[in-house]
Amino acid sequence: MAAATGRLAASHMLLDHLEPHELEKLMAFARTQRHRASEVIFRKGDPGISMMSIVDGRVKISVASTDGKEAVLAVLGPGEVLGEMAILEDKDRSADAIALDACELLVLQKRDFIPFLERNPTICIRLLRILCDRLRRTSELVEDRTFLSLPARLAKTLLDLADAGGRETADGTRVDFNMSQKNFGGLMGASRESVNKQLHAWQAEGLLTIGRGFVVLARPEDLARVVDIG
Amino acid sequence: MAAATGRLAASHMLLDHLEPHELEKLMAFARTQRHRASEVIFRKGDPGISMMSIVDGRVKISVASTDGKEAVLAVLGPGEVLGEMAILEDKDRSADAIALDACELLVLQKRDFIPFLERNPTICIRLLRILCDRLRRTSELVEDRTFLSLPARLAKTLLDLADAGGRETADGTRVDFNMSQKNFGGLMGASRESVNKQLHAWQAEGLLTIGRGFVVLARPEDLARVVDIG
DNA sequence: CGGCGAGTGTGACGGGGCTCACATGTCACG
DNA sequence: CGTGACATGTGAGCCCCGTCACACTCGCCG
Repeated sequence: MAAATGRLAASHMLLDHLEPHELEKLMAFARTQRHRASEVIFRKGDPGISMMSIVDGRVKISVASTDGKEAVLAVLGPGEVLGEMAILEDKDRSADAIALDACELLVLQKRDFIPFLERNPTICIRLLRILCDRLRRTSELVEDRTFLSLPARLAKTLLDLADAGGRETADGTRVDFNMSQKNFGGLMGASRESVNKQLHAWQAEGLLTIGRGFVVLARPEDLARVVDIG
Repeated sequence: MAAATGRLAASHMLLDHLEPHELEKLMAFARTQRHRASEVIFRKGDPGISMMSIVDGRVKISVASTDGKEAVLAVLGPGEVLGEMAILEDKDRSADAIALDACELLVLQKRDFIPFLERNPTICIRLLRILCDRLRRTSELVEDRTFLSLPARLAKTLLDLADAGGRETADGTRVDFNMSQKNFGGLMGASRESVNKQLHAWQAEGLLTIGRGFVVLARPEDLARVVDIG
């Protein structure tokens, strides 16, 4: 839900522009792992013996309630890390991680990575920045859930996605979310029905056009105004 | 809203059991700063040139909306840090920090602390753990706001406070929150009126007794059951 | 002591958004 | 091409909880 510009600008927050010898040492024990869209990377409660850095694709971090609802805690992209909490705090995984797209991950085993961290302050500080960024965005989630109405949250989510991966077309900015409206609603803590109705209301006003797994924003400025109102 | 046991157990997460020479180097440029209850430590938008570690007291991290509401992002205690985001990411303060009690803080200037971090992986890793802990609790806030009803959130907040600082009395566990019901409601994203009514409903059932700035929990187990129901 | 401001107690009311119900559309696969 | 599974579209109903309104209590200060 946070503006994505910052994320893209600093695209490989952990690895970009590393000294060659640092990168080499890290790569000596790093393993690459691929996942297909909607594959489970790990589940809440699994033992946490590794962390991953995203090379390509997006990963959804979420938790499920007993009665089948889900709360999405973050959607992470290239350069971000996941699974770091379990290995830094010696705990089990505290949430589910699911690939949203086809993903390529760099996997770092705890027994290798922690000693490596102790000798590489540069990486350590990068990790700190990445966590700060995550914390900032998670805090913004709390803020949005507290202050913003459903339409405002929906508008904000759409604008964020447009920012992160929107493509300009003749009719406006095309935003692909590549998931069902149900899961999409989960991103902003809303029911499928409410999301659907609000999208159609906006479509009736000519603000956007609805497609399967995507929308086309005709007048993003007007959507931005919805966010401000609350 | 997270269980406080972990926090207390690791009470000075940044400083405990440091090698004497590391502690000494840190203290060489650290400054102590005191605040009275409800004093402003910093405000959203201020330039961020320092971070603090809490020695004593509690600090509330929150943001205000344009129309006078507030969202509480965290309540931090001894051993935890604040203001780290601004100095690690070179940005302005992203939220308000207000002393809940009389506080003693260890202030670390950015220009001293960042170079220090680069030469002290131990501290760096501790900071990582502290941030992980914060992230975990902020994520739990999102989860709770998504899944739990107001009564469940209220019960959970009370139980967390009891865990962190409850004192056993003849009538049960006394929980002091030392703030108005309005601010207390802010902790769980609820209105003063709703909090007040729910507390009185529980008082009628004999679950607890209401006082000014505190409650006495007669049967914490039953309150725990409320959380589970949702 | 009186009065004022902040905090608290409590009812009435309304609305945003969830749940339920069902129709319709879409696609994969035999 | 039929059929079943799943996604989408849409209305009805309802309930939680926020807002508003007002009375009451407490403590402080002139």
